[in-house]
Amino acid sequence: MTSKQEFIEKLRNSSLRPTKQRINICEVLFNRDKTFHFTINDLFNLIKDRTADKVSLATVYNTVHAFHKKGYLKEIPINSNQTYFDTNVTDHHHFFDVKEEKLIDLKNEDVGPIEIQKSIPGKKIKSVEVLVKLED
Amino acid sequence: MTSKQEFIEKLRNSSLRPTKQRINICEVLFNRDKTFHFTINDLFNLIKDRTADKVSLATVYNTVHAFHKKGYLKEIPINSNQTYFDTNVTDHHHFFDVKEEKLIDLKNEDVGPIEIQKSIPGKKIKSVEVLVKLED
DNA sequence: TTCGTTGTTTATAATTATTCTAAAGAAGAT
DNA sequence: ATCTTCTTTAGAATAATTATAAACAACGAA
Ligand SMILES: [Mn+2]
Ligand SMILES: [Mn+2]
Ligand SMILES: [Zn+2]
Ligand SMILES: [Zn+2]
Repeated sequence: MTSKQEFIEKLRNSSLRPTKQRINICEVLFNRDKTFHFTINDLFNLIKDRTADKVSLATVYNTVHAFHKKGYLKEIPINSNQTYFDTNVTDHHHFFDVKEEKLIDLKNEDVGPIEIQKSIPGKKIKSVEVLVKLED
Repeated sequence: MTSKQEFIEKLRNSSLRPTKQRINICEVLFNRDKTFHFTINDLFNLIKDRTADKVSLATVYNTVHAFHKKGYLKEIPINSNQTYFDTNVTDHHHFFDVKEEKLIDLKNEDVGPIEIQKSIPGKKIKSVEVLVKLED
């Protein structure tokens, strides 16, 4: 449980002004035990439910991108028409439940180390991530 | 090198009528040595260059989806605004050159076997694919 | 071959996610 | 309080994709 005050500090430390919209979004995103996977629309709806204060869709886009740029959110490439975001910003692996369209984090030890045996001249590896698709 | 006649048969066997548009697209997609990674727009432009016959964008979309449904093309989830397709329809791993926005196939032996240690009740694994992002 | 059926192509409109714009509003500094 | 800069917002714009419906082409049966 992170307090409003801590979010304000976090925002200030990131040179992002602590507006009530941003604090609201922080509370939805970061006051959680588990990793949260979401689309912009998911988030927009959660915020609408949460409080009477309405936050515009444009602000949700702006804020998510600001947080992404600061490294507080990760973008996840999934076959879909919508972009997914993830509050777990470390390099990590996923289950993707194809039917439910839901992401589930895998711990590194659930997958084990992966050694890439091939290299491309002039390029280096930035990340290695596994996507495990699940069906019924 | 596959002949026009063979594409016609392939289409017939798939209950797709061998129209000149579809044959044209087959020739662009499948007359290749190596795996081909492309977006709809890439393909549309290649076809424009190739012959005087113009194929409409709608037909390119229709045909790619028809081929995808028949299992002749694979969709690749990459962070981007455009969907990528792949003529290599097996489960396989990729390099993604982030700067060039280009996909490169990895052979299974370039990565090695991956054992997933976690399971979700009622779900089984459909595929396991690795995405290795490359930077300069 | 002609005809009727069904599948296909195409131009165009519609949809959807996302980004842009520009004006009004809020935060921070002085 | 005032000024500056950043932020929010409604609404317009963009871009990828999908839907529509009319013209057209492939096919099989007569
Ligand atoms: Mn995750
Ligand atoms: Mn590939
Ligand atoms: Zn972003
Ligand atoms: Zn498809």
